[in-house]
Amino acid sequence: MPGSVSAKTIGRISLYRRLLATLRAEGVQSAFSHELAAMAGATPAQVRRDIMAVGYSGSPVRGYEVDALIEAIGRFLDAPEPEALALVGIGNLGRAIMAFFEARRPNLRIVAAFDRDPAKVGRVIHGCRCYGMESLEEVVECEGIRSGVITAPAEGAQEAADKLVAAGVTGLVNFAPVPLRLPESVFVENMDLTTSLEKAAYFARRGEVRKEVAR
Amino acid sequence: MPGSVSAKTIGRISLYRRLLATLRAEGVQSAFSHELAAMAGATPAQVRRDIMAVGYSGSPVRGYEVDALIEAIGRFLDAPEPEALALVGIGNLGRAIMAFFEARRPNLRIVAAFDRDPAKVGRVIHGCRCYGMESLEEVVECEGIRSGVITAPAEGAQEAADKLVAAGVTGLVNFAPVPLRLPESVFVENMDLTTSLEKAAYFARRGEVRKEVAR
DNA sequence: TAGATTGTTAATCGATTAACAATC
DNA sequence: TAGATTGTTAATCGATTAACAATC
Repeated sequence: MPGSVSAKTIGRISLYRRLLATLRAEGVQSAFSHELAAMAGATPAQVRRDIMAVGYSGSPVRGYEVDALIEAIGRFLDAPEPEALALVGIGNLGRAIMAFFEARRPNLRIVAAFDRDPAKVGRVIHGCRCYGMESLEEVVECEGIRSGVITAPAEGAQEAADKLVAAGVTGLVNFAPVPLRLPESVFVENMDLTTSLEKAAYFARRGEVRKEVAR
Repeated sequence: MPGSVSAKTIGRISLYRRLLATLRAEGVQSAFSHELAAMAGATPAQVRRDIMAVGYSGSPVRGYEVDALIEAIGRFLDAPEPEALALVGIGNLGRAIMAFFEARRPNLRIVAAFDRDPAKVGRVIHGCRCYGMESLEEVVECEGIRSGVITAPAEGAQEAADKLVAAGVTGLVNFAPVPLRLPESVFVENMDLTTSLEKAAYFARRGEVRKEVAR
């Protein structure tokens, strides 16, 4: 909302960067909007508009230079220095997410995990140190953490979010199956497993209904 | 697209049902649109429209009857009989999702998991039987599976999706960090961890910028 | 009845799509 | 130049919001 770029746009830009990285790995030096669009499941005009938003210009003949565009997206999307993230709720899902990010993005690292269970405190899981909830504010401030991931169960999610926000976090990814009530200045991306599966099942069923009707 | 109800609407309806279930557990018998709206992070008008979509009518005095609305949502959202789902990619994330759904929705069950690794075949993880990829088509058809979850790594995701679709699956939840190329008749819900964290980090950073500017 | 909420229509908003001159 | 793609503006589309008569 502040700088006029929507969350959807940011999502697509994040995707373009990864697609461009695979192109670069294949030795491709330039790409056209329709090529990126086909890979990203977007339209060429959308790609052009998104790339304009990151402040990069392509050429009518060569299209977009892969190397330079990746760099431009980095300048647009990344913080100047590597960014530290927190995770709250060291269950199965929390551990899976820590593992997923362990060796992935060098400029986006989950550095601290928190849990109510004292048995988990003090361990290092997937390169990430585990703390009790009472240390949250101190660790978040000390590490300069501004974003967090909530993998706590439904009952603990609101409390986890409140503590993170109180400590200064302004961006959250919420995997708990409950919506969070937070100030509008805090960005929340909801990743609701139950909803996503119910959606898929609903539309899968309708797909079949459609076929039957079409007969 | 077919029956005019958007995926967003389905997502909200799925959420209302869970909120209503907690209300029922607390002994609440009726709810107004503004109450549901406050809980779901939606507007009252949105709630009214969504509930109309499920074919239920409230009363101007009592609002919506919790029990009856839950039932109406079930008729709208659920298949007539319990629905079987498949999961492809038995890694950390796949196991976490199987655990999450093990005892949750009785009418939405992950009944079969698939993996390329022969070491995983034949086991039962979180109540879910594991098969090799070569058995996918047979098991999906035999179990009447119409929806699937992809937790395979990026390299294997497209192949997993293709095999599921070839076997008759028409609804997917994709956790792999690549977009899938599939026929338009197949519904895909993308749950991209990397994108979601990059979004949160981006807007968290912008939030701080805003504060600094406001000073 | 009076009052609050409902279903439903009209106005608004934002994003996507289509179109086109400018560019190499 | 001719041709394809770019940046950018206008038209379209869909969803959200506002408004309001109907209802209990």
